[in-house]
Amino acid sequence: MELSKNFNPAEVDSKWYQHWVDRGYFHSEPNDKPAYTVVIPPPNVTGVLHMGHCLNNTIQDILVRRARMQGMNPCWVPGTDHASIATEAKVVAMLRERGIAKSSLTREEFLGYAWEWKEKYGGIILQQLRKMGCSLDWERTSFTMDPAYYESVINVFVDLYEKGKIYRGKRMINWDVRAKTALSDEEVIHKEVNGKMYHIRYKLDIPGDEYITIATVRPETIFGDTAICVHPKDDRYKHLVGKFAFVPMINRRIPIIADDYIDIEFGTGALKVTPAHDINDFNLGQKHGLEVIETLNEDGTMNDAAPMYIGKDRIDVRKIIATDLEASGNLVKLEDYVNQVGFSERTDAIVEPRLSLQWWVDMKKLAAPALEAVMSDEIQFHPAKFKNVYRHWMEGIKDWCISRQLWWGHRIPAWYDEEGNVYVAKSEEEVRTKFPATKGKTLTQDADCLDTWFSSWLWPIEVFKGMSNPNNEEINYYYPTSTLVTAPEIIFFWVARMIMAGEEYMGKIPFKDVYFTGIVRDKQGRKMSKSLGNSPDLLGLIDQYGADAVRFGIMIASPAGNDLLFDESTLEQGRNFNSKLWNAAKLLKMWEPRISNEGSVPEDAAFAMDWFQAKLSATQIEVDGMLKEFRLSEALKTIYGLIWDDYCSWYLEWIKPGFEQNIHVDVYNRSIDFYDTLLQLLHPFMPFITEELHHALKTQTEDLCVKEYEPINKVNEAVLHAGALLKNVISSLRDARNKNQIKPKDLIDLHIQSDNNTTYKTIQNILAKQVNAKSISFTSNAIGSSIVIALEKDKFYIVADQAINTESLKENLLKDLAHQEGFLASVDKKLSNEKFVQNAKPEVLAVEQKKKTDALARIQTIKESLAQL
RNA sequence: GGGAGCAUAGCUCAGUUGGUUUAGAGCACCUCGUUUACACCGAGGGGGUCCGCGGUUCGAACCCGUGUGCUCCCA
Repeated sequence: MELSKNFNPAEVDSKWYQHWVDRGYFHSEPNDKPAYTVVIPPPNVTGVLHMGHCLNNTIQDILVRRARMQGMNPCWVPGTDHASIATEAKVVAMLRERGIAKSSLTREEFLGYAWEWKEKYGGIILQQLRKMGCSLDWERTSFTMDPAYYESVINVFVDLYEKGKIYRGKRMINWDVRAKTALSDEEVIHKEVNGKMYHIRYKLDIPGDEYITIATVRPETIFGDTAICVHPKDDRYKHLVGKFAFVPMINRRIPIIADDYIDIEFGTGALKVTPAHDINDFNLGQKHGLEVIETLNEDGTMNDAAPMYIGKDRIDVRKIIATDLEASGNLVKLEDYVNQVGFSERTDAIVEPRLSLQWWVDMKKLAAPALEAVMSDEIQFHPAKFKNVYRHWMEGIKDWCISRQLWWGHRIPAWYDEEGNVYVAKSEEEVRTKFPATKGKTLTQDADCLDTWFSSWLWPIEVFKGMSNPNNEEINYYYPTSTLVTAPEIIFFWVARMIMAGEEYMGKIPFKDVYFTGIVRDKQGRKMSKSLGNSPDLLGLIDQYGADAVRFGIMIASPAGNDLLFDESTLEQGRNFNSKLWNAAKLLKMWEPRISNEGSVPEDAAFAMDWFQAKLSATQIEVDGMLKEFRLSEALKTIYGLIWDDYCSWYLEWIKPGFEQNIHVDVYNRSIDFYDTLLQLLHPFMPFITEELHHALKTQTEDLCVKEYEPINKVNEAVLHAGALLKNVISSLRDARNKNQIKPKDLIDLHIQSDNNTTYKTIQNILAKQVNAKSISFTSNAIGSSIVIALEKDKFYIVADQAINTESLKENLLKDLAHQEGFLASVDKKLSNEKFVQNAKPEVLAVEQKKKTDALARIQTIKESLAQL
């Protein structure tokens, strides 16, 4: 197979992806091999691929491909999440554009549009994952609202309700006024906002013209005030406790109460209490038996509690009310104030605390085994620092609000009769069988849907039908899954809850390892987001650089457990690496017509092969260890160096035949095999180019994608060391040539003075070629008018036509000497320290002594060289 | 306000239980070089008070304390 001048990813990528899929390499069925199961964190069905997905899925693909090549049976399950609130928002927006209001539709009509939208636009992201080379088992594509999945979610609700772990209760919730739904605490994002602190005076219900002043950032909530609260020890207000005051503008009479919850220092020390619109006020109200007055409508406009502002948005009212209060003389002071405001993760609306009847999951009991699983390392977090974060949350866990006022999702299986009694069962029919009392009554189903995460927490189980068809062959084989790869942002939303569901329904953890990826940020460290517009177009990048280069770029920049600062230059590096790989293969193929089987393998080529074999094995062991610890970025860096430096820069140059010379057949074949092994090692990271080159090297019996790794050879340490020495000698001699202005083309005569001529004799051809020497000879005496290089105990003399730059030589030697003497001094200091000699471990002591001997030998060599100048 | 983490070369990071050369890599940078794999390249090079201060130790980038700066999570 002839290799084109350059690598063309566009053609190669799609060709191989199709081939792999056609051959069914990505499809898994239970068999007698060990399973390696990964479930994809299901992207939103509305989603498009962004950098976060790219990182996350590249990591999963690396793990899965490697498992495949290790002879396991990997199963990577794709799918999407119905993402109730995000999807419903998109469908509502789409309908609005078409002039249709959601309120004008029945639930069924709306869901019709939603499914239509899902079929048309949903799952684009899954197509995009193919472009990245992800080896997903497409036959298993799942969706959190597939019929069986849907039913399982409903069954879980019923089951938890019957176990008393789900209840209905009126609580303070986070209200999204735009989506008109409750949000869980985790869906609220707190941001600092510049606002105003309003100091408002309330007239006291005592004789005379006296007032009490409170401070608030939300003046529009005064209409919901049902008390003013002060600290019992606050001398300013002590005398007012038990008296009453009037809410400005509406003149409602409210009590003044005392509670040590109040911070005397904050504001005026007097707090307006609005139980309907603040969680702390609500608790205070409960304690003191205060009335609860709601002032907001569902959409965030004021209700009739605020007669003069009915129908106006609370944010607008906040501005108007200042003027009105000022006019009535009740606004005492206005100051700038920075406070934390909650925003809806989905709609970015300012979240309003609101009292409402919702469904809750009692988390205490569910959390206990899930916490234990992680703390005992039955489930391992990578990096482990997330254990702390997890523990902190799990120990202070609060109940989970799972009802959402949406239509797109799993509808809550609860029915109400006309008296408001609630019946929970999977269908109305079942309700009627289970509860005979409902006979003849009209039942209405709860209008709300379940939180999206109430379905995704079953993901690792239900993608294998572990809920809908318990104990089936697949769930028994694939569960628990092996590794979960996800973003730390959803450790509570998703990871923790999957562990709970796993413990509750399977009696087993859902996965053994959790790898938390970093967050992809831009070069300035900002999180990538649509609003900042700093998110690059991933598909565009793949078109420009090729999928392998993108995978390389994002992985090389992604240290284990850290955020990564995305910079396109790493993609360039990836593209350059593609070229390097391509060109190395071209070089090998160029030798093909000049293969010769005459004679035996030259001694120096034999050395080069032995050395590379040793280097290869040593690196394979190293990479193996790194991957076991999920240090993917380092593993890739190591492979990159092995290919670029050791194979291309050193090995290929060492075995390269001279101009129009032949190459021995054994050397050629061995070099091809080495390269093939390198491609195999790299394949999980860069699947496309490696598969292409694997087939370009020679006729292959199998695809690289499914080629299992051979056992790693034992490392020949002696050869490894000899190779390192050779590299060191070559670099030093080249440096000396450079510094003495000997041009690359100029030939030199090299004299070696060493106790170890045998080693140098084996490699002298390589040495001659690499330092451009026309002769190499061995000597036991110094050579006059030459350039001297001292290396360990050996000396090298370069004889060339050029005038020798004695000064620079001397300078180098003196510099080296100073360094060695400084080093020796530090070693001597240790060795002459009695306490060190007494306390240090014997092997440490031995090392120090060897350091001393070596340093002394080197100093002597340098001094001799200096003397000869 | 509570909690967690980080600070090593211009940048991004390694540095395993304190001793393996008075700290390593990749990228960037500088010099030289177009010799038929590759200028998306080759050869070589320079560059660090391991954030400051104090302590423990024979010995500290690593352990402890403290200060400073940054990041994240929770309220």
